[in-house]
Amino acid sequence: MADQPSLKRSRRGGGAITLQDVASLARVAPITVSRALNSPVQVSEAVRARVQDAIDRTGYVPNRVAGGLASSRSGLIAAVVPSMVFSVFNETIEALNETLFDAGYQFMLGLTGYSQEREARLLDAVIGRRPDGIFITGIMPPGRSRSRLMAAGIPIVESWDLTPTPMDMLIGFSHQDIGRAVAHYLMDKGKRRIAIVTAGDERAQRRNAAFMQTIKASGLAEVVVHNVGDNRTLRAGREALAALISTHPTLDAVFCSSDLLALGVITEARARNIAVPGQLSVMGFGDVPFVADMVPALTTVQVHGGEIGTLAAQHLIARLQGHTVLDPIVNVGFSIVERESA
Amino acid sequence: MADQPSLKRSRRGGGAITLQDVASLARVAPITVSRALNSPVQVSEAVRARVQDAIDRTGYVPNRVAGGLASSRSGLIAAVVPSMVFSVFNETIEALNETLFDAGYQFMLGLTGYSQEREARLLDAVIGRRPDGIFITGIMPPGRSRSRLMAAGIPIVESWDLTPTPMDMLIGFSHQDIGRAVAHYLMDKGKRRIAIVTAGDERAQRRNAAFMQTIKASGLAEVVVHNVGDNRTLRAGREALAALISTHPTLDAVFCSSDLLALGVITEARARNIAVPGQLSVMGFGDVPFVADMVPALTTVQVHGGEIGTLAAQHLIARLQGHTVLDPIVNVGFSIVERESA
DNA sequence: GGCTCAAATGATAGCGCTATCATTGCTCAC
DNA sequence: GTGAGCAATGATAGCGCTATCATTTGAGCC
Repeated sequence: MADQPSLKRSRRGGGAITLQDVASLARVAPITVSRALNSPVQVSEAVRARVQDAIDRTGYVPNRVAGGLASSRSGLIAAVVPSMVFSVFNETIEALNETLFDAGYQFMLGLTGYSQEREARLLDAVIGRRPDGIFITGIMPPGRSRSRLMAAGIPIVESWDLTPTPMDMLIGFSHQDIGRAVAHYLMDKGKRRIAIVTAGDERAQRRNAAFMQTIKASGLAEVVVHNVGDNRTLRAGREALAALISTHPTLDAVFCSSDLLALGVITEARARNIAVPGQLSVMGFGDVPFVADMVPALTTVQVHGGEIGTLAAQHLIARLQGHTVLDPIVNVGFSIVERESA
Repeated sequence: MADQPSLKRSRRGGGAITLQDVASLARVAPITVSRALNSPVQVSEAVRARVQDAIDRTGYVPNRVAGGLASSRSGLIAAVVPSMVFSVFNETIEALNETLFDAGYQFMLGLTGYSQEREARLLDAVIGRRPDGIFITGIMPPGRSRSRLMAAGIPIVESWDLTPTPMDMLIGFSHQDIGRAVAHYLMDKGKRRIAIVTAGDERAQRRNAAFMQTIKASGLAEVVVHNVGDNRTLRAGREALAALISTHPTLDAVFCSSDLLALGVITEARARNIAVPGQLSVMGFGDVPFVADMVPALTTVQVHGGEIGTLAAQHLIARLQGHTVLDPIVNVGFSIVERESA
């Protein structure tokens, strides 16, 4: 059906249909096809129809790589995330993707696996693609990566944290505030012998530090910390409680750095017939979708991941459309969702 | 520090450092810089050092968009996935990403949100980027999308399913076999009044059909089906059991289309003091990491998601390196992991 | 010394698109 | 009726890189 003009093809290229093919079939100049596609208002009804017809007959799909090179707009947005498996970031990524896709952008995913070295390599790979925007989970610490990123002159959104000096834009919340708020919440409930079960990442450490400081300032016993490192699993949560109980049998509350760890703690508590929240209060972090419906329902810190994604996308799009972003730093806050476990 | 040669820049381009800049600083031809970067063995030690020095001084990052256009190798692999939030696909994606990244490929993510219309638009966007390979969760049904994909001539891996007629390569397992195997497993345990709690997707329906047929063939009572549609949440699982129990109080087993639904069923059972597995056996699907450590530990169908990702990446890479892939269709199988819930 | 041959480097010409600057017709006011 | 002004289309020249072919250099050999 597609009776393509049999132009001779050069040695290179895959022999795919190009804009040039469509143009000759529609008997217009290539640039007119380009316009019919990218700014249809500039093209007359009649020509537009002829071009569309040629496109349909050839099955032409514009080559965005070539377009990107010519216009220096790649239409790609890069997202740099530590992990995807049971990650609290997934909602953010989905929201980000949704908003960006509807605006015509495509999504490039980079997984760092919580590793510094990998992150550095990843960033160079990302910059090399000349994305129109970059989304980063967390804040880029000073260093070579940060410098290169800023030198690249690409709009960037950092997220999930707060700092007065972001590279560019920032949508996040304060981990310190969370630590303090949870501490007060637990103390107000009358808890006195409190432990932390935490992963090793830096943001969690900042929540913990604020938490411990607040507890200490109130004259309570020192907070016991159990660090599971990179082992962010339910099993690690169970083992953590087992270890804590053996050394501190009178514990009455545990603050976990993730909902999954909290679930582990609750599971172990149940296995040992420790009543939650009767004997032991457990708090999580993240409010991933399903913890609301477990028994006992998890009391946790909700962090508005979807909102971060949507806002990040909107900021990026605004910037790409040449608007000035008036509020480059947004604090989306958090809330403590009181359910049953604490 | 970076004393760049002040070449005059044309009106276009971002004024970023180009390979040309590096070349003049290193006093070699541009093509030599390209070689120093892409096939260092072809360049003498001395020149390579001079080029490297120029790169360091300028902070040059190669423009992969331009490179991609010139070489018709974009270095991008697209992955098309329905969802990320608590998705059983995440392990596959991570494994895929890991293997590909190490081979120098970057990862482009497309989320379809289980929607046909979105998927079609997404695929055009994907093809337009001329990725070197495409990974698809599931099998592409015949239709416009499938035709365009095949016409694009890009290596493709379909996955998570089996068919004798994939577009190109396929790494998956048989949903029918799973349905049958689970039916036998449950019947062998002496279960007689069995229900299904399922999401609406087509693959789940195929597991269910085989499951029901097997049960029926054994002369047992008809299987009761509760369909939660797109509502793949723990809450939906709870509500499903509640609904099922009210109409079929003597149920003794439930097969769920996902681990999360199974968790919901177990949760509701506990809330109603129904013993699992004493009174009610519950089976999931997916074996997402944490269900092994819950109480009761979930008996479920394990599907080797990581293996699918790794194999898919290897097949793609082999193909891209010009090797012939000898086994374009791989059945990675599945296993029923017997734990406590059934 | 003259020759072969491989290794190292360079010149040239695109990849498929779009930015930019023409050009071509028109309409319309006066 | 003529020049201003605008809408529609086209010609040209790259975007920054690499494929391809060409040239230079020098080692090795008889």
